[in-house]
Amino acid sequence: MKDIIKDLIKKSLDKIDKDNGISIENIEVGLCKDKRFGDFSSNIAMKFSTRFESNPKKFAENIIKEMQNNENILKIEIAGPGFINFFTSKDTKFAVIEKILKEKHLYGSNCLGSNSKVLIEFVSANPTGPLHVGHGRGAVFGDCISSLLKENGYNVTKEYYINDAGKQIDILTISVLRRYHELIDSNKVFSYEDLYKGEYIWDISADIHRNFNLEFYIKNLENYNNNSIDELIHNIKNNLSIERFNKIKEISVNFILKDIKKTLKLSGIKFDSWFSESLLLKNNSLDLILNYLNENSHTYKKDDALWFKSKDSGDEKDRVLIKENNDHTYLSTDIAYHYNKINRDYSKIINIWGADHHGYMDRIKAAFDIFAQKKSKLIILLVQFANLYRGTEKISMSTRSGEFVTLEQLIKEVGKDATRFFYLTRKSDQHMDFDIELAKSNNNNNPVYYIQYAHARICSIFKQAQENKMHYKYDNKYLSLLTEESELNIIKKLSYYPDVIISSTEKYEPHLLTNYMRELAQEIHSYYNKYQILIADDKLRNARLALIEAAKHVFKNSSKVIGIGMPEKM
RNA sequence: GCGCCUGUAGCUCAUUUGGAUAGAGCAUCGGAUUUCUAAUCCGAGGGUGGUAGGUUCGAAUCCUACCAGGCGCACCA
Repeated sequence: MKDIIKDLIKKSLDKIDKDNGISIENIEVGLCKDKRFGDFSSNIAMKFSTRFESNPKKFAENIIKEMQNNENILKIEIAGPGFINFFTSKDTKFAVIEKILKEKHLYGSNCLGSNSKVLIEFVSANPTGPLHVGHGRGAVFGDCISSLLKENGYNVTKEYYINDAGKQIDILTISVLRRYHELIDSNKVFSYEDLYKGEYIWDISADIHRNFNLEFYIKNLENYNNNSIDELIHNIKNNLSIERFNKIKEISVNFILKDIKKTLKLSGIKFDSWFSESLLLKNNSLDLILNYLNENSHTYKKDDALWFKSKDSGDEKDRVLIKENNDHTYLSTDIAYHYNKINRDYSKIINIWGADHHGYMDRIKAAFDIFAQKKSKLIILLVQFANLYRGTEKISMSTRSGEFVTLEQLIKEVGKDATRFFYLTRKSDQHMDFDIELAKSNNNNNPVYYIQYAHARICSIFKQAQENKMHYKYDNKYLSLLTEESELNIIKKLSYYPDVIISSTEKYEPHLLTNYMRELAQEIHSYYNKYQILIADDKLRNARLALIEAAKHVFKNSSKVIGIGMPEKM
C-alpha cells in the first residue's frame, strides 16, 4: 500500500514538473499514529515546497489536484502544516486478513536478503568458566538477529569463536592444577592471586584426579614463588612437560565447553559452527596473515615486538601483534580469524560484542579493510551490560572470583521464554536492569505471559467453537461486517507486522518486535473483553474468527523469531 | 585527560531514523466476571524530554557547550 501511494505521489509530481528531480526513494510515506489523520501520510509537500517556490499547503493542494484516482483510496486530506493524509477503503484494509490466512507461517517474511550469505558471530565467551547472565544478553540478541535475518531471506551461519589458545587458558589450566594438588594433599595449599576460583574448577580437578590419579602431580608446587603470572606459567609448563600441560588444558576446555553448550541449548540457541582459535595456529593462518602484513609494510619492529600500523587506518594508536616474549596477541589470531571469515565469501560479517570491547573495534576494522578489500562488509554490534537485580538488590559479578549468577541458574529460575523476552525488550545499546523477581512473576507484571495468554485465549475460542458445533468457515465476503473500532485497530496492527520485521532487522533492534507483540496482545485482550466472538450470527462470527485466526498466525510467527513458545492453553 | 554509550512520568522503558496533542508497563487510586480462561479489561492522576544555546516549516531526535552516570583507553582476552 505504501508503495502504491508513493507511486501516486511520484506520478503527480511528474505532472507538475517533468524535471522535479525527486526519486521514489525520496518520497516518505508513513503510517499514522492517530486515525483522525487517516491511514497513511506523507510529508512530501513540506519537504520539497521550497524547491517548487511554493508554501507547503499550496504545494500539497497541487499534488492532490494532479493525483490519479485509485480504488484503494477513499479520501485525501491536507492537515497541519502540510501533511497529505490518505484514507484507505475498507476493502483495502480487509485484504490483509485474506493475505495472512493465505500466507500463514510465511506472513511477515520477505526476500530482501535474496539468499545472500551472512556470518553472525556471537557469545564467543572464553572457555574459562560457565556462561553468566552478562553473556546471556548478547547470546539471545545474536540469536534473534539471526532469526530476523533469516526472516528477511538471508542465508545465515551462526558461529561461536572459541578462544582456546591464549594466556587466559593457561591461567585456567593452572587454576585447575592448583585445585588438583589441594585434592591430593589438603595441607599443601598453593596460593596465587590471579587464578580462577569458581566452584567448577573443583569439579574439573576432581575429574582429573579420579581419572589420572597422580600423573600430573608436581612436588613442592606450594613453594613456587613467582613474581609474574607469565613466569609461573613458564615454570609449570617446564616442570610438567608441555604435553602433560596441554592434556590438562584440553580436559579443562572441553569440560567447560560442554557446560557452555548445555546452557546454550537450555536458552534455545543452536550454533551452526564452532570455530577454534587453536586451529588458526595449527593451519598456519597466523603466519600467513603476518607475512602478508609484513610484506605490505603494515608492520614494524619496536622493543623486540612486532607492531601493526593500525593508526594508519583510523585506530588511535598502533597495536602489538607479536609480543617481546614471542607469543601472539589476541589481536593477531583475531585478524587471522577474520581473514578466514572473509575467505568464506560472506556478503555481511556480523560480530556481536560486549560494550566493553568498543575500544577494540577500530583495530579489527583496520585489519579487516586490508584483507576484505570491500568484498564483504563488517558490522560490529555492541551490546551493553545487563545489571542483575533481585527486587531492589543489585547482584554483582566477577568471573575470576567465581561470584556470579550463571545463565543456567537464571533460566532454571525464570524459564527460557521469560529470560529471552526480557533480554530483548530493551535496545541493545541501552544499559538494562534485569530484575529476576519481575521476570519470574506469574502475573500481569510479566509481558511474556500477557502475550502468551492472548494467544491461548484465541486457541481457546476455537476449541469452544468446535465443542459448541459452531463450525468455522472462512469466507472473505463477510469480512466487511467487521466494523467495530477494536476490529479495525487489530486489522491495522496486523497489517504492519511485515514492516516491523523489516525495521527490526535493518536497525538490528529486536525490541521493536517485542513491543509490537505486546501492543497486539493488548488489542486482542481489549477486544476479547468487549465483544463476544462466538455469537449466533454465523456470518459475523466467522468474520470475527477469521480476524483472530489472523492474529494467531502473527503471534506464532513473531514468537518464532523471538524464540519463545506460544502455548495453546495456560 | 581522551574516546564510545546513555540521560524522557515515582520506577523500568518506548516514541516507526526530523513530524501532528511525547506513549506503554509497573507502582498509586477508582471501577468491571449469571456471557468464549480475571495471568484479563475500563477509567483517573502523574512530564520545563539532564541544562543552555543553535540549525528549520517543525527537535526528545541533528549540531555546539556544560552537568550527571556507565564502559573503554595493555606486549589481557
